[in-house]
Amino acid sequence: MTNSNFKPVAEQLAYLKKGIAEIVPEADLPAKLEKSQKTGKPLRVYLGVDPTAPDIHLGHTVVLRKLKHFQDLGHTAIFLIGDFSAMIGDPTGQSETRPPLTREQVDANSKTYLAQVFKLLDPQKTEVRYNSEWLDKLTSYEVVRLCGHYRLARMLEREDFRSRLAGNQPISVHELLYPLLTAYDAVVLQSDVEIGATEQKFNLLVHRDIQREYGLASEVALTMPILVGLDGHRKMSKSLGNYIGIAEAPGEIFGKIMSIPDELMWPYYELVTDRAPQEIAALKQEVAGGQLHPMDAKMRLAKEVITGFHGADAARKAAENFQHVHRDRQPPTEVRVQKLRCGPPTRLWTIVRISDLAASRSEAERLIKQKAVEIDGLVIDDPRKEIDVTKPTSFLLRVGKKDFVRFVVEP
RNA sequence: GGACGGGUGGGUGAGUGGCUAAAACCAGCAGACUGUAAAUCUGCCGCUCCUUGCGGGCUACGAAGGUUCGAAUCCUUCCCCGUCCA
Repeated sequence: MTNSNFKPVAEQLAYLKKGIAEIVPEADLPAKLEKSQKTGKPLRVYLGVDPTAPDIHLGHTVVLRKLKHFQDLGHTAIFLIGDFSAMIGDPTGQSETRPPLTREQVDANSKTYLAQVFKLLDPQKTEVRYNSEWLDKLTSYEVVRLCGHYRLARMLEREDFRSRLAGNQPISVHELLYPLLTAYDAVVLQSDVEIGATEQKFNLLVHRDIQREYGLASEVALTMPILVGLDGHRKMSKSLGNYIGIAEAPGEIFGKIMSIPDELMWPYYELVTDRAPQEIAALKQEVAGGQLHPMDAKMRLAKEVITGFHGADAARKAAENFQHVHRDRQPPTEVRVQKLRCGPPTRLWTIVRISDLAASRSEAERLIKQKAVEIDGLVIDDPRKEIDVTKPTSFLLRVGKKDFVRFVVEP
């Protein structure tokens, strides 16, 4: 990478600043860019992710996108898998100690992460690291020394610890080690910039301090806003169930995006699409002025998100299907098909249960009574209604607004 | 190690012998209304069986035993959490 490959610093900054929450310290980023510009050396930029769940969701892509922006500009993107730190568990935002993950869980999750991450990042240009590479090898002596570089009072300043302490909630000692051990990552990687969500700010600041203690230049901490989940209030997370997994089917993603509150569109446009800030402002203007229906604006958003992960074709299909089902109130063109053996007539609740659209028979019965179940377009509210499966036939089951299964009865 | 307080359904949190599958709130699900948006309103919200009835059975208030016709509620032991003292 030579000098000439880098764009002017001002241009780089403008590109990097989209959607950002905070840069600490503000002046260091231009300074580091300046330096890299002069020396021709790309910045080392990293994002650390703990593989705590098997899927990456849209919330994760916010920081991932920022890493990609650096990669786009020719800097070195490091994707750090916290396979060691995941076993400790990040105390950030936790109101209680979490049970640690096992090695097996972490390994399995790490594997699925990479495939998903490379839907965004360029695999050729990404440096993938695992922090077990060095953390596994630290001796007790080195860990003790590391701990010696930080003060308890500062550690306890952080919100999550403070509130747990105040609320008489347990805090395990190993949780205090999390920011220190991940700081060691920053030391090993010799990073110039680290990206994290705003809730990671405390950790990132510790990383800076520890790098300095180890005689390195402190990295720039660059934080991104938290993506709000589908409910419109709380952060997107798997455990809250308000997330969009990037490996989900296009139709699912489309439906989920359409269900977010309108106001949420704008942060989504900003944080999970490639649209330039001016374009987003223009869209917003159009919606406010009534030239563009909010629903149409949201459909565009859905299409753009899906295009990024599944391609334009899939996005178009998902949009068509959505309109078909929801605007025209028609069953989708592609419905899951479930085979059924011929037998004596079966009660409706059984059918609903085996369709797996209800978690238990009780739930199936409830749904039926609440008029949420149709067969071939007819609402049936008697759970005991006999369904004739004595001869080969086929019928379409609908549960709730959006779930369909076509049953095919075979001899 | 000692003294004291606490562990209830996905969450918060009432309940201190039967009326309690367990208040209330939140979350969740369904219906209505819509733009499958949000907000709002209504209903549901352990599992299961059928003869669908304010029906039967099973499981559930940290764990295991015990007292009692009957326990989330009383007793014993154990486990876990916190506070104060050392």
